[in-house]
Amino acid sequence: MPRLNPLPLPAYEQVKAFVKTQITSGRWRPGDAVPSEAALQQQFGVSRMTINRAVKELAVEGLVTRVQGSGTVVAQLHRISSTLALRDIHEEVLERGHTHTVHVELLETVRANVALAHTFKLRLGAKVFHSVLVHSEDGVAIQIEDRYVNPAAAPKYMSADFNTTTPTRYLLEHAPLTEASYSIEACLPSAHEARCLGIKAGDPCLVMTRSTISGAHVASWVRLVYPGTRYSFSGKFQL
Amino acid sequence: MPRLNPLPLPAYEQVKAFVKTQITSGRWRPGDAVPSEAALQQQFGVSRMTINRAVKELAVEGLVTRVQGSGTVVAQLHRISSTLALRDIHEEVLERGHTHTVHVELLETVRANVALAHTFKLRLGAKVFHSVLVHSEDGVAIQIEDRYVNPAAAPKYMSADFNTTTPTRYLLEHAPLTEASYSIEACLPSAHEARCLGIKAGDPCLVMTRSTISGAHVASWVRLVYPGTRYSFSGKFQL
DNA sequence: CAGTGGTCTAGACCACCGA
DNA sequence: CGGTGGTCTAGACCACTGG
Repeated sequence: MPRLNPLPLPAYEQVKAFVKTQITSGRWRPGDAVPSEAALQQQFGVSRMTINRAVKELAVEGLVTRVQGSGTVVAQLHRISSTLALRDIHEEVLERGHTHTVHVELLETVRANVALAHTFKLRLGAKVFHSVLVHSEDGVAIQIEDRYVNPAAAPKYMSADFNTTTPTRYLLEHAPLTEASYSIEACLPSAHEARCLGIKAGDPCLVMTRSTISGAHVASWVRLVYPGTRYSFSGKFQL
Repeated sequence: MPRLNPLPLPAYEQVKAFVKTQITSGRWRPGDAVPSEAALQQQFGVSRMTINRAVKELAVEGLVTRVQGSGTVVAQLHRISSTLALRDIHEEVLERGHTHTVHVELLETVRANVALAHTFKLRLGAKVFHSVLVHSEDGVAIQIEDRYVNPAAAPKYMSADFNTTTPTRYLLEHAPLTEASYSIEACLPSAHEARCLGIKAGDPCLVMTRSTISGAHVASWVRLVYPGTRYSFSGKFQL
């Protein structure tokens, strides 16, 4: 077979690049049909598996929509999206080239009230671990981490040393994570939170609450409070 | 060849499910080696391409890390992540089963000041379109959309009817979107913003600023203000 | 060097869609 | 029915990693 690919770019990447260019340049508009795999196979002189891989990946990326038996079309709305990752704040700060310090405000075992019992699916009065930490970047407080942990998911949570490992890291390593849900809101800090973060009572805060599931257990529920004036979530969408 | 797959599940999905189970159950821990493709090929009695597809997809999903020449290992941190999509608020509200209404506050053509010229990479004093809309869900204001648009990307923006189509939708349809970056913060509303949203001056707001690129142009810059008490971004991570 | 994953082929059978 | 994509095979060559 003639190998038309002495280039550094794999054949399937060349096919992807071609299709992408047609779309981003506007030559193929949303709703337009993309050539069939057979047609692209002819055009590029590669096997169908290779074409299939290229177009399949574009479908995963959301650029095209494929329907078996019908064909491939350019996706209707370029519903561009980005990933919001569950990250360890320690790594995050280090990546910015800054220093990360922690102050452990509180570490206790409590009995589940109605709300806790409900979120963890435990009985009223069951033991639940509770930790409150303040994270600082270059000495400036940037996050309050108010966390409850299910003892069933991380029995030794209370004996962890949070000066050397963060709760996030500890849990990621000790409770295989399977699912999480989050919500981001804007709130005013409580008097205590304002004091911890060193901000005024009227300064708005970004609050992320997150609940993580590990196998059969609700492993942890956490409320992260960020000073709105010093922190933002940011990211990038890309085709 | 013996076909061991009369099940409805494709072979590669079965392989993925097997590996996933080992990881989520904790039998294979982060850092552990995943069996080589050759080993899995033996175990499942399928071709290497099929094994390769399964493991490759797991790598894309972030469950495992692959290094050519070295092997595959269970990913260090289960860096679970979710997608934050650029969505049309009209669709979003309708999906919740509510009604969406818009009030056009302002629609004008302005001359670029220093800041605008910089974000759009235009010369000082160049024409830029400006629109301010208030979006309501069941009659309650939930978003102020303060948007600037590059005429080069959407020349007819000013003649669009924003009572029948939203700026987001209009731009998605008229300016093939290639890239976007965003940032989410917590802020206090200006007096005018508070009045538009019907909230008090001290009520915190979620503010998303987003800039979108379409081909060679910076197409649009938008500031979305949400009342923090009535709106939150939420989502779900899943393995 | 042997073992790994990265890529590719030239077939094949199937389920599905639209005419 | 013919054309589409979904899946799969049994090979193959390569680049890279580690000892």
